[in-house]
Amino acid sequence: MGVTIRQIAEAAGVSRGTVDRALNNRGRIRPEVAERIRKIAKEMGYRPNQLGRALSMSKNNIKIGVILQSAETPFMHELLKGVEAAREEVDSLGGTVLVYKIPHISQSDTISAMELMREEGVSAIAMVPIDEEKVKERINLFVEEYHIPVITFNSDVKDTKRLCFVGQNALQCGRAAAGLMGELVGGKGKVAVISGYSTNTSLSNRVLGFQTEVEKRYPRIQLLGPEYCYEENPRAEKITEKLLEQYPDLKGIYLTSHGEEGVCSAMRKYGKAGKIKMIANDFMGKNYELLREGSIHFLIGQDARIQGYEPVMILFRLLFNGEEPERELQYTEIYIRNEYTIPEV
Amino acid sequence: MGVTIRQIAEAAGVSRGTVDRALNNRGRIRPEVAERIRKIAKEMGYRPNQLGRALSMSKNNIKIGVILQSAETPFMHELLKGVEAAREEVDSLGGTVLVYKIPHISQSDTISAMELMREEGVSAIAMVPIDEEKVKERINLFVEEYHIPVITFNSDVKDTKRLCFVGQNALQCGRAAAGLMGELVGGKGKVAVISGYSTNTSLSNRVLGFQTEVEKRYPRIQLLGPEYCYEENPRAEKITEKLLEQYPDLKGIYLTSHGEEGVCSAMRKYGKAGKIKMIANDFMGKNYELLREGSIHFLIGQDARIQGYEPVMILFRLLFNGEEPERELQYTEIYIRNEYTIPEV
DNA sequence: CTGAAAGCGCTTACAG
DNA sequence: CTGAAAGCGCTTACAG
Repeated sequence: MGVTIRQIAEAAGVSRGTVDRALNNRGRIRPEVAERIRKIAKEMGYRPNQLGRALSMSKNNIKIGVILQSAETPFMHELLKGVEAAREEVDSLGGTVLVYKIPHISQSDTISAMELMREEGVSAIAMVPIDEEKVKERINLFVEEYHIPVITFNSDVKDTKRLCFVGQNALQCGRAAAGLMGELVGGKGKVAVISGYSTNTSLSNRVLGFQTEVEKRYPRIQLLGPEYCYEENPRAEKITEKLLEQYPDLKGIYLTSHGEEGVCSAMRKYGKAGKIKMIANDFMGKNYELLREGSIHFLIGQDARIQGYEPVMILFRLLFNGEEPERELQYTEIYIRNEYTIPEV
Repeated sequence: MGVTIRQIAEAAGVSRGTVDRALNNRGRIRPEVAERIRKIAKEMGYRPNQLGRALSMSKNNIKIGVILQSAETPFMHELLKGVEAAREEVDSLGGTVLVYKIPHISQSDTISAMELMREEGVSAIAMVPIDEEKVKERINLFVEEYHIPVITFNSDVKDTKRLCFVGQNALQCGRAAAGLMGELVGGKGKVAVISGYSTNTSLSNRVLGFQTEVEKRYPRIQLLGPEYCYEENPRAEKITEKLLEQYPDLKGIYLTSHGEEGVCSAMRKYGKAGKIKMIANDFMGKNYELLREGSIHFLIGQDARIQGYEPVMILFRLLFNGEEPERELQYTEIYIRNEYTIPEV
């Protein structure tokens, strides 16, 4: 139990309101008095009680908006749990979180979601953006004209006024895969890259990070691809079959995105499952299962929950305490898992 | 802004105190009334506001004690940051956290720390225990006689009445290392194990997990050791030199504990650094540096902060909300890191 | 068994 | 510029 505003008021011989004005620089107070009160507060080691503060400010009702893209995917589903956790916390501190889920990826839906949020009176927005000019402009409009701070998460848009980004460093993720693959195949042989979409920046960056690092560190590895499977298993299967036909001595496969079942069933068909070293991404779908049975050797992944939780809490801390985020790019942990580090539950 | 107790009181035509008694099963209320109020609350979607609750209960001042062993080590230093984070959070919710740091490992100091905590009136204790009969007895005494719940963290003591354990599954940690080593050396060749102390359960379990898994999964790997370096670099260096002399074809080294500098300088002396595959534990000391320069291939580690943070928060949730911990053994994430996944800062 | 009132620590109109 | 008072949502003696 610390020092309270009342104790300071008594010590200074003023009212509690006056102490409040002094300590929170609200003006309407004689500077000398303010100074004296601040000094006393400091001497007494005053630290404001967040509970009292939050409770009394809960009338103001801080409102935070969250906009998700591709809300139907397993990853976003997991991420949403993080958003929900943050929502409960914000809720219990007297705030509100509004979530808008866009099922697929749509520029117009994104913009109308932003407008909806504004009409609802949110004081800040955390969103998965789209890399389109109109969306970028709208973000800048919100930040500069409406003074509604915007945080991007999961994927980022460059050259906007967004406050910060929370998500994976995709380039580094590809590099980590390169380091693993290098060791797995003993630094030489043919290694194929299979990706999801050529248009997705995160995925292209994983590919790029992988390729450049392999070339740099393991010059005796021969890179094949990237081929694109559009995260569809049948396509991934066909691509893999073709690779296995064409390169019977294939040593490794790096899959940047989903399609793991297709790849593995092709490898199984050719008796190569477990023999060809395979690295895949994310802890969704059949990935853990395939890791357990030995078809996948390593999984690289991100903490989806944190990606949902942090952006909301960063905004809340900003609005509630005026705490600015520590850095502009908040890269989340890159997890490496083998079959022995699969979490329970 | 959710439904408040006042709104329920109005809807039910009773006082707020009565609603409180109904919703929190405090007795002194006619069962039918209680039932009716609970029903109304449910219909209205009532969720208690933690702020109001916490503020009004902050008179009671929940007090949690934390006892650390070997508080001078880098790991404990990091863990302490997690404790401090929890302390701030508990503090801002009206509670208090008392920390007692035991510099080395001492049975008598542990027991007197526990007694001190009790005199200070803590309502629960989170502690790094020692696996000694007297300490175990004292834990049981606290739980059963004094009704002070005890959580162990970082290391556990079996067969006590402690509420739960938060820390690493050391056996699994050794297995994860085995899986990595198997891939690194291509499933065959001589691999040495160097450990810290034969008397430390965590370390012995890492060794055991490593050995049994290697034997099972990679029968063509020939295991050497374990040798014990007492976490001292000179000893680790001598052990490694001897190994390199005796087994010029050594393929890998698994170091369960500190001594990394000694091992690496011996390897360097023999021109083997980076050639012999090395796996080490924990993200302390020179480990990241050696990972970057390529002498260490993988690091396996635990999140020290979480190990400090969680036990305190589990106790707080228990005392404040009556939330029981979800499970008895709360194993923390086993992190695998290569040079590409070293966190910034 | 139930209600009215005070209080937790802070903020915020409203007077003066 | 300053103070007195009400209020945030909950809990808790104290009466009855």
